[in-house]
Amino acid sequence: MSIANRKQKEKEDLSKKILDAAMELFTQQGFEQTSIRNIAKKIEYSPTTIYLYYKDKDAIFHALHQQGFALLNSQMQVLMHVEEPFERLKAMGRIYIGFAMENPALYELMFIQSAPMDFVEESEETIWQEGTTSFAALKLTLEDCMKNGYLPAQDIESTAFVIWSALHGMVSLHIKNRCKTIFPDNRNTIVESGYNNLILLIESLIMQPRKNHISASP
Amino acid sequence: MSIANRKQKEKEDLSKKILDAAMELFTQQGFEQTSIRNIAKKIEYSPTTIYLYYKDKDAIFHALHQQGFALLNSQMQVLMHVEEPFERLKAMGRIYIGFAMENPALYELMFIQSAPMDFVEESEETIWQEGTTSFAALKLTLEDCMKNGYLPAQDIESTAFVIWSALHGMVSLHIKNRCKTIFPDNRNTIVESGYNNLILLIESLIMQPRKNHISASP
DNA sequence: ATAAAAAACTTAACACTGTTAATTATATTT
DNA sequence: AAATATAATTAACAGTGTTAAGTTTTTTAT
Repeated sequence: MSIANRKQKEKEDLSKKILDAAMELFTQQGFEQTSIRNIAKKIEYSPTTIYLYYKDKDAIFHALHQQGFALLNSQMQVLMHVEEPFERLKAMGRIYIGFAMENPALYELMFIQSAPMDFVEESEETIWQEGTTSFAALKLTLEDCMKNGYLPAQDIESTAFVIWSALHGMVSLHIKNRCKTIFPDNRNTIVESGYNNLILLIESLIMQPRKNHISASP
Repeated sequence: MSIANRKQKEKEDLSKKILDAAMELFTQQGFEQTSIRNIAKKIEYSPTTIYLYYKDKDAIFHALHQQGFALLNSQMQVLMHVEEPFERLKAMGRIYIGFAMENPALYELMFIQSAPMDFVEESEETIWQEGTTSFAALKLTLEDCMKNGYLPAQDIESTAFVIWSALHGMVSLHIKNRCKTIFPDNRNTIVESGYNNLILLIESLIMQPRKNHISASP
């Protein structure tokens, strides 16, 4: 079985090599420059070889998008040590924004570009695993916040969606160059100011958490 | 001068014809199909003729993006008859969301795609007029809301940015297919639910507007 | 009316893109 | 060593934005 194993390993190696080259091109030179031909040139193979390892370009961008989620999830690991639900929620938002600002190309792939979703649609499991899992994590923390009276107990699904949207909206408007001329002075700090403002708004929803909170009567 | 006038009119006519063809292709067949060659085919001119009327593809998309703002602004005109500031703010949001849901391709061009901003960057007036003007209108209404105690008086700039971002986040996540699998049951209503939830959150910031509102002492 | 000048438009070409079919080279099995 | 399977390549198709050079049409001046 060792030859078959080696064969498989070689396949996986080249598969990874393609992805690494694509990632380097994508993060350093952008979406436009990440062509099949440029990836092939980088790994010194012919362009068509790539099609023996990935169905099409969308499949490559989907794989990159998965790597993006892996990175984001790894950064979210520090939340395990944050006991207070609302502190955890706030930290979650900071990590999300920080990730987006430091990895704009990757963020775009994960939450803006069509390619990864096109791949999902054409695959058998037509479900967006990465997004669904991440959103579930947000809902859990939000549920904790509501249970402990940090937030008015409303529909978790739509509340989580609003919070996610507010963060996505801020970073995506920034990444897609919609802030530059609207906030000429503080274009570099507007997302942070926005986030601080959002936190203030949420905090002022309930002034004294736990203390004055009326628990649901049995 | 009548010949010169006719000449100019002809130029404007073809200029508009190009734009109309581009708009039709774009809204009906999408971004990919809106190529210079396809536009040319539609108006029965050679592809290179288009370059006599528009600098490049970005210029065409910028012009389409301008038409998008013209349409959005026209829809916003009904706000003139809404006296109550907070009612006006809420209606503003509904119009914004409605526009995005009914004109997804156009919305994408206005707030997501790079092409129009690339054109702005390379033009002399490197300012995004359309966006800046619209944002100013939001700030004005928000300022009215704060003055009348419907909202805690905080920094207008960043508060307006958060509200805009929340709306943009919701509709852009929807348009870019990030809601489909996360909200399988209510994927068609999640944006509306989200907006209602957002309004509720803002309304619960101050329970009794005007009545219990403490005005700043002199 | 006719020749010169200007404007409008087209053809041909360059350097790319994703993707497929057919072909060659390499490695494994018999 | 021959047959088979795997891997990688070349050539080609149909498309993209864009530019330089050439042609047709229209306007101006004689």
